[in-house]
Amino acid sequence: MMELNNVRTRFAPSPTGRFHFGNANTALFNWLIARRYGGVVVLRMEDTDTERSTKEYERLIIADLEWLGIDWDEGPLKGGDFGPYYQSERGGIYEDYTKKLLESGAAYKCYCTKEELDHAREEARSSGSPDVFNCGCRAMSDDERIKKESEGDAFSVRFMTPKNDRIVLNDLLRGPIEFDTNDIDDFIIARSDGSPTFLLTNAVDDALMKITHVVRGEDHISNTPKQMLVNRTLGLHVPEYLHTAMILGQDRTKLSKRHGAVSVFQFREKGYLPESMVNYLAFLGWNPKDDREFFTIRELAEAFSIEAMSKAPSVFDEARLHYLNAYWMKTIDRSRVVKMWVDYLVERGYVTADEAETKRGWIQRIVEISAERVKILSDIDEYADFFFKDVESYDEKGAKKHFSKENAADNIAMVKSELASVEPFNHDGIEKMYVRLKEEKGLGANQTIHPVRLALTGKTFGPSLFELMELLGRDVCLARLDRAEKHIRETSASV
RNA sequence: GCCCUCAUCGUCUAGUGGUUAGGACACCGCUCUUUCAAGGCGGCGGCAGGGGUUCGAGUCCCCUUGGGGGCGCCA
Repeated sequence: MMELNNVRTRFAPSPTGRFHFGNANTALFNWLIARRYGGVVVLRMEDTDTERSTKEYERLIIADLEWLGIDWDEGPLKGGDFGPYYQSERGGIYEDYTKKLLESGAAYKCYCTKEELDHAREEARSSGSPDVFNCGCRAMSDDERIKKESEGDAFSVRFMTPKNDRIVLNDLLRGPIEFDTNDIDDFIIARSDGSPTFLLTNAVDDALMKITHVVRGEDHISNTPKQMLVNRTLGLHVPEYLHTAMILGQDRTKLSKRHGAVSVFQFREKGYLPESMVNYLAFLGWNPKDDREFFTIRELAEAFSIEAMSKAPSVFDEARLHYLNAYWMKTIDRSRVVKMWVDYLVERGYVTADEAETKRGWIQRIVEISAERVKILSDIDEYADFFFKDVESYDEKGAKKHFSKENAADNIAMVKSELASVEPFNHDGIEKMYVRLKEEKGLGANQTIHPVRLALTGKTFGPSLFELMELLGRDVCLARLDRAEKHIRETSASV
């Protein structure tokens, strides 16, 4: 077992969109490493892109983290000794370091415009130039520089990447990864409006916030040598790095919006439990090396180890998430499930908020008999809608099978009249009635159960018919049977 | 084009030189059952290819192929 001491990890989302699966995956691994090895988690908002960052996204990202149960020890809402934890409030720090780099000659001003750069880049690539693109500003003479300066031309600041050097990233998961600095361009650390970029802020803050382990997606591997270079020339601490495997869509490309639902929120909306999400997310890039497949976040924190992480990217598979959700829906407190049902029913207009309150006991009983089938909240539409609204249509195949028999209408009429007088009108009473029907008239499920289920629910599947009748109540059952009987007589007459 | 990275069933994965290559999801049967679901039982299906190393390679090395990521005044 790898031994880590005084671990400080961080997650550093930029509030430019909703928290998606990839973010949640790396956030979880940061959390897991800190929790497993007795460390601290820092949350840092990387809101340097003023164009796209919003306070609203910040709020939503925090809400998603809280929902998932991923907490943090330092950062927004928590404070800490290494703040501020919003990069937008750390401008002075970045300015100082940029200045330092500029003064020491480790960075230089680039006067190229965006258009010039785009053009040059295009040319370089189409001509198949093997060298990384660098503009002429790196080699600009002092005279020229002074001239540009006096003209007041806008400039960005580029890091002067050393030539002919090698830089080795000792990835905690992947081992040494070697880079030739000739393959690294002179990246921009400050934009022409003076604002710092990720390559600088992220690296500097990790050092300043005393982050010991930077755990982030594989897509950052090529950024890491740049940031190591920045910190090294600045005399700042260089943390350990661990690059996690990416999550891919079904088409095996980086998970993005075009793959459909990718934000944590969207899955929450669909009715997935945070337990399932965390459980699933943890298994994308880690596994316990035994047959256990269900873990709470606490259990994960205990079982987790870096050695058991995998390097290969994995494809997101909702079927698996769905399966886990079925398990957690059965496993969590039933009262929580009832609460979720109530919220869902009200939200979808099945019941009003008042009804939900007064009929809570009744809803709870419906949950009890439907829980096995409702693997995800939205299954309510499929399995339990008939409790809350009238039957609008009958399943086509079911109707063909159960409503087209010769005595179908008569059988339904008979059950209807029996039901009118059965006492007590509950599961046991109805079951006794059915047993009697079978004994006295020899009528089985095909005559008296399946057609009745179809009449009452419109479906050929669902919970126990007797319990379902009890919960529907006598009046509703009689009315629906009556309607079905008429329906059958009408349709058979027209044939 | 250049750099980096990864590679066991369709998917998530176990495997650390000797296994009938194991599990889970999905799918398909059977079973249970008033239906469906759940459960139980079973089935389908995999080491990308080629060279080495070795008595012996899914496991080690090399090459090829394939996948992924990066090459922004996004993060």
